[in-house]
Amino acid sequence: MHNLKEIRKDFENFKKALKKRSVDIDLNNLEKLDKQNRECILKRETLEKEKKDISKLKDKSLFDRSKKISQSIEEIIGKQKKIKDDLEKILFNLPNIPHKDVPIGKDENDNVEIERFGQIPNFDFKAKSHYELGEKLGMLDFDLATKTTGSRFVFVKDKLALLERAISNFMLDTHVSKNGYQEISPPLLASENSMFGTGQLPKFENDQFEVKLDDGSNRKFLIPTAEVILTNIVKDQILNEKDLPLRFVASTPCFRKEAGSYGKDTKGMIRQHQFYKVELVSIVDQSKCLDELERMTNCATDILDLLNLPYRKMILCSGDMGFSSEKTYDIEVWLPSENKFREISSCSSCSTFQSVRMKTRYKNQKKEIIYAGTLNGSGLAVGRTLIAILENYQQIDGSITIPKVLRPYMNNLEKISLK
RNA sequence: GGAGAGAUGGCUGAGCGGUUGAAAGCACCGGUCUUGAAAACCGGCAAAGGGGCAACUCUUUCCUGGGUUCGAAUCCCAGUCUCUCCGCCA
Repeated sequence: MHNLKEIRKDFENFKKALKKRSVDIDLNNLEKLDKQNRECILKRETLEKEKKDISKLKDKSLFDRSKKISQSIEEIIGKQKKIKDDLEKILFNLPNIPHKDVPIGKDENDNVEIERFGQIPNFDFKAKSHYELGEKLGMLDFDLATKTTGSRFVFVKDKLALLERAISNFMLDTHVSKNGYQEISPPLLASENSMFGTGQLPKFENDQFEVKLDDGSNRKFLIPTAEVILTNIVKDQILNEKDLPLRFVASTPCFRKEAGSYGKDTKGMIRQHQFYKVELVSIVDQSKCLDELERMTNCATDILDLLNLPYRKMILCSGDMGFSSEKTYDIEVWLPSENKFREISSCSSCSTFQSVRMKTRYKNQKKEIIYAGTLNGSGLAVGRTLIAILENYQQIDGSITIPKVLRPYMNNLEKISLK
């Protein structure tokens, strides 16, 4: 969310910057409502002052006047409430402004490749897809998931379940011991307010799974990513500068409706309603956001290097970035069956966009209270890492070699083959 | 599911109709003292929002939303959340 105080200073520039994000919102109205809102505040405060003075004097002859003032105040409050609602409706739905490094563009086609890493495997046979491989092994079962649950879910069984667990543990261990993240095992439900804090609400309610609890209690949602719950750890807090940066990692299931992606990636486990993801979150000094983004992205690619999977690093264009992001790197892993790179991690700096929503601040050395910077990134998506390993490590007979770094997590198993 | 208790500043915790934005303690910051540190002593220390070039000033905020009153942290109603005990269950 944008800080109105800052926007006000240079409204024209703000409008220009926001244009980069192909959004179509009447910003002139925002300016107008802000002005009206402040006029209301001014009027109200003048009356409140008078009322307060009367109350202090305890002079009975003035009590009537005080009563009248109360009425006027009420009127103004009513008027202001409407103005404020309209104002917030606009403000809450404005995405973050792209950083100046971000290439201008409309959609994913305008994303820019930065660099490629690793060796693309050269099979002397036709590479199979992960779902062919998994189903043949009898360890990925989509039909069973359809039976028990519905579409876009999967059963992972036997050695692949072990592999999935190994991937998750390996990533967690690496981020904790090597990269300095604190491990968290968080709740998988988030309150409406937390969902607002990271920007999933109000605009993207359709993508979220809401959970019905007892009537009357506040709304709760299954987390679409651990980012929501990890970032909101610092909600409503004034931190000490010396405590920064804070770095959290969690491996959690994520739940997404995938509304609007009908017919997209329907086969296999690329796009599921539920998937495991290891998530990294950093809370930093606002001036250090971009440095931290590089660091975080390196933490993510580090995993791919260790797994020896080929990938490329992309910078997303202004039109393809997430709502809260000022700058995003996508890491795409090579999938032989599709003969292309697919997203396996997304690392974003959200500047102060989320902390304004969450009211996360810290005191700097000048004792000023300023908004913190927040970042999040996948390190990595576990399901998609499983896919990438299946496809890149497949053998001609349909067996899968286990990457060396994962073997200690799998009783030194070297290969998964048909039972 | 049944029975209670509570929600106040970064934290602990007083206040229970009228300069209370809020005692006290801790933490924190500055100073004196000290070779340095600690201790002791002195002083400072909430946030949000509005106005002003600025010094500064005003308003709001004691869980949330209503109500009573000239005036509410304090009284009334509704809700949310937290804690304790019993029962049940992983």
